[in-house]
Amino acid sequence: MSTSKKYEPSDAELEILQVLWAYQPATVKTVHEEISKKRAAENRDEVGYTTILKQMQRMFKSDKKAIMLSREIQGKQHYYTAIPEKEDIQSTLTDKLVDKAFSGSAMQMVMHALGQGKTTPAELEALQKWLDQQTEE
Amino acid sequence: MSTSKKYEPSDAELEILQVLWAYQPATVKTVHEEISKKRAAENRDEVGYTTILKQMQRMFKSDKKAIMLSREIQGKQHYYTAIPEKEDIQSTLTDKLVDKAFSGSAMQMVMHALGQGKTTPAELEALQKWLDQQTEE
DNA sequence: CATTTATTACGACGATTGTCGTAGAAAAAC
DNA sequence: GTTTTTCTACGACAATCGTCGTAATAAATG
Repeated sequence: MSTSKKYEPSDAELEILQVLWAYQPATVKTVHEEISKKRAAENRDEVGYTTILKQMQRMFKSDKKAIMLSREIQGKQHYYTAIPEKEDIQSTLTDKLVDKAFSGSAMQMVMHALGQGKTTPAELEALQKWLDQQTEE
Repeated sequence: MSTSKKYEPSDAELEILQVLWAYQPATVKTVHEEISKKRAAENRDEVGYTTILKQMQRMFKSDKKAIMLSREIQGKQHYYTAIPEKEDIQSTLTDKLVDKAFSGSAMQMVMHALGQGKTTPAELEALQKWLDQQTEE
């Protein structure tokens, strides 16, 4: 089972990873632009270029925690790549939530997630399909 | 829909709320004991009495954030009660995770949670029941 | 080569978190 | 009514987080 160290990205870090997973080797500029767009769309505060830069530098050369980014220099530019896989982070975070807020019961959490009423019929169907498959075995 | 302010308890705060939800009006002593037990069981570090005390005081008389506890004095003892409902916090946290880590798709998150393989047949059945109910309407 | 422009490096700061230690006060036991 | 025991109050501290401003440096332009 996965030799993975424990990556527990903070909100801002996750925001960066998110962009990276989509645009993989990417420069700070790209990441900054994408995050700016996203924030504008969500009516959140702008964020400075150096803020993202600094954060990415910390993620690259972490003073203490697990290193989350690798980079490759090309001329003056640095191209960053996320080290942890998206799926791993998703699992880690999900597990943590289940653990801390639902006393370890994934089902309870699932109910909550679904119960928010934001699930579309298509999604319900997908879930049904998954369930069928599960019980078949 | 809920006039609720945004409670986003940190890990330690959530740990305290958890105990409170189970033992409701409870003293620091009780909370400390329960958390100690839990931590011991999980092989995590011990935590001092005053650590819990301080944290609870901060949650009661928050310098800045939303107040999470109310209390009632009885002699020298203080009995604390959690203000936010367990379900509300669970929803808030779940929503946040879906949003930040799964681009808003609750289904994807559900798949991850279930995919961890830790779901029992009984739970699957419960889910099926829920699903049936959902599609019936 | 001198100047402008793009991009990275670094240091700093206020807020929050998790953690205690020590001081004080109230209640209980002598 | 002292002394001891139990609790609460308060201040402190190191680490992490989110955020920038300013400085340095490399590349491109003229």
